[in-house]
Amino acid sequence: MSRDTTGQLASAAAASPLQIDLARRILERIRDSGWAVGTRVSVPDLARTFGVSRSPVSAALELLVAQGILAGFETRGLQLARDVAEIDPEDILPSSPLEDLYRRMMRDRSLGELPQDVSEAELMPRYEVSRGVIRKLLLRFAAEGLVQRLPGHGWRFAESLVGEDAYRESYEFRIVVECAALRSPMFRADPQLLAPVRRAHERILSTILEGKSLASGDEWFRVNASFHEGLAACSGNRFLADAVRQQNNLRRLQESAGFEQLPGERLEQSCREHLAILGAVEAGETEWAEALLRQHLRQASEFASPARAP
Amino acid sequence: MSRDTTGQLASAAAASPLQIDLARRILERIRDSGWAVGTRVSVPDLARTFGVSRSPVSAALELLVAQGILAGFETRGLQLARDVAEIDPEDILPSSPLEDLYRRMMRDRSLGELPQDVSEAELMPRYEVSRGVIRKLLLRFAAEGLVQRLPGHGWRFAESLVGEDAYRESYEFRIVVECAALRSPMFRADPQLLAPVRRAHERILSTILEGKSLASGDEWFRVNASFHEGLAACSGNRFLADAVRQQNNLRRLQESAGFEQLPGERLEQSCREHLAILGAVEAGETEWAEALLRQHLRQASEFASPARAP
DNA sequence: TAGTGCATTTTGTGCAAATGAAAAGCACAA
DNA sequence: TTGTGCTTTTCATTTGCACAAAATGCACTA
Repeated sequence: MSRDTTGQLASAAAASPLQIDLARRILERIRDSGWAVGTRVSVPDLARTFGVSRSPVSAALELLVAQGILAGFETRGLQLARDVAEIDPEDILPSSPLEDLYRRMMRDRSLGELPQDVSEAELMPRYEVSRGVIRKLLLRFAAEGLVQRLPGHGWRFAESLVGEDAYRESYEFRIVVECAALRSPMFRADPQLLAPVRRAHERILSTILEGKSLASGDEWFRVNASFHEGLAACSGNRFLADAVRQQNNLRRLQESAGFEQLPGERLEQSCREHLAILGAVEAGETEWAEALLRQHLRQASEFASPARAP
Repeated sequence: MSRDTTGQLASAAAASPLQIDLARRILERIRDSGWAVGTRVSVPDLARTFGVSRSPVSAALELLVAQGILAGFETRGLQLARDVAEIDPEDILPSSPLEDLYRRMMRDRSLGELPQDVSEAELMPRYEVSRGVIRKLLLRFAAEGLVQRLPGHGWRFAESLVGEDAYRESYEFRIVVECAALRSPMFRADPQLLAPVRRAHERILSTILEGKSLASGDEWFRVNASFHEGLAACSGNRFLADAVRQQNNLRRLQESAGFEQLPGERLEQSCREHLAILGAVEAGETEWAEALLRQHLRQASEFASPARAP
C-alpha cells in the first residue's frame, strides 16, 4: 500500500479541514475517556457532541479506520481497534497546508525575506497559491493585529511581529481576566469541568517524569489552554470565559510558529503549578488559588518574552 | 442638472469607497486648517499626506468640484471655491450601501427577525445582495465578536445581552477590564485622544441644559462608547482596549432595536460622571478616577437591568 | 522644481459556473 | 428506539474571467 510523504494513506480521498479536526478531537476524546478496545463508536453521538452533522463525522472515522485505530464490526458499525494512549494525533493526521503557509510566511517576514509592505499579487507567485488563499491568510494576520490593510493597494506588516509589547500586554490582560474569574462572586469549581483537565495534566507530568519528551509541543499548548479556559469557565461569567478563550486562539498559531521549544524543566514546573492551582480551587481556597495563578502567569511572562509560554 | 435621492450629482461616475473616504478627509483637513478661498489644492501633496497614489485623490477632488467646493483655476489646477466651515461632510457625500446593510442586519437580529443561527444562502435572497456582500458583512460582525462561524455550515450570532444574567456578567466584566485599564502600568492620559471625547460630552451636556432633547439616541450611545473606549485606549494595552470595544459592540447590537430611552436626568448624571472621571484622569489621579469609574459602572448596572445604560 | 493631465501598467474586486463538502432524509437492521 | 448506510438536497468554497480602481510613468507647463 503506497504512502505519501506525510505517512498518510495515499489512496484516501483528500480530507477536508473539518474532517481532520474532528478526527483529532475524536481521538483525544477516546483517549481522555479511556475507552476500552472493542467499544462501539457511535456516529450520531459524536455528531451531537461536536455540533455537526453525521457526514463529516463519518469521514473523520474513515480516516481513523485507515490508520488502523478503528475497525468495522463483523456485522456493521465501528469499534475501537487498539489502545490509543500512546498515539499522538499530530503524527498520523494530515497537516493543513494553510497552517503550514501561515508559519512559513511568518518566518519569512521575521527573517526579513518579506518586505514590510506586500501586495497580494506579489505573494501569489511567491508561495504558489491562489489569491483566495493569500487573502484568507492576510485576513487572519490582520485579525491578530500582525498586519494591516493600506488604503488603496497592499498590506503592511506590523513593526514588531511577535514583539515584546504584544507579549507583555497579553500577559497583563490574562492576569487581569483570569484573576477576576477566580474572584467572581459566581465562581463555582465544577468537578465535571476540571477533572478531565487534572487528568490531562497528570498524564503529561508522568510522561515527563518517565524521561520521555512530549509527543508534540502542540499537545502541551492544548492542555495549557484547557486549564486556563476551564478555570475561566468556572467563573460563571461568559465574558471572562470568552476573553480567555479568545486569547488562547490568538496565541495558538503564533506559538506554533515560534522557534524556541519550552525546556522540559519549565514545562514540568508549569504543570505542577497548574495542579497546585487546581488543588486550591477544588478545596475552595480561591484566594490562595488566585495568588498562585498570578504568580504563575507572571513567571511565565518573565520566562518567555518572545518565546512559547505556559 | 439632475440629482439623485441622496442629493448627489447623478451624472458623476460611481465613486469608490476610498474616493469617498478621501473626499471626506480632505474636506475635514481643509476645514480644520482654515484654508482661505482661492487657496491652491495640490494633488501630490494630498496623496503624500494620506499615503495613497494620485489617482484616488484626483477622483476625490472631482467629487468636491461637483459639489462646488473646489473649482478649476482659469489656467489649470484646482482651488478652494468657498468657505467650508459650515459644511457637514455627511450631508454631501454618498453613503455606503454596505454600511446601511450593516445596520439593517443588526437591527433585524436584535428584533428577533433573524434567528440566532443563519446561513449565507439564507441571507442572500433576504437582503437581495450577492454572496460576496453577505460574506464581507459577516466577517465584519465576526471581527467585532458579534457573530461566529459554526463548524460545518452557518454562522451564529453572539448571545445577546437579554436576561438578567447576561447584564450582570457584562457589567462585572466591564468593571474588571476598565478598572484594570486605569491601573495599567503603561497608562498615559493622551490629550489628543481624550480632548475630543471631553468636547463631545460638553456639547451633549449643554444641549440637555438648554432643555432640548438629544438629536438622536444613537448620539449618546456613540459618545458613551467613545468615552469608555478612549479610556481603555489610554491603557496602552490593545487587549484591554479590544475587550471594551467588543462589549460596546454587543451593547450596540442590543440597542439597535432602540426603543428604550434613557431618561434625561440619568443621562445628565452619566455625562457629569464621565466628565469627572476625565478630569481625574487628566490630573493624573488615576486611583480616584478608578474609584469613580467603578462607582459609575455599578450605578449604571443597578439603574438599568434590561434597558439602555451608560 | 513641483504640479498637471493623460496614458500605461499593476493590482484588486465582483460575478458566475463548477466543484466539493455538509446537512437532511429515508429504508432497514440490530 | 437507536444506529447504519446510502441518497438527495442544500450550502459553501474555488476558480477563471471581465472589469474597476489604484499606482506609476512621461511629456509638458507654470
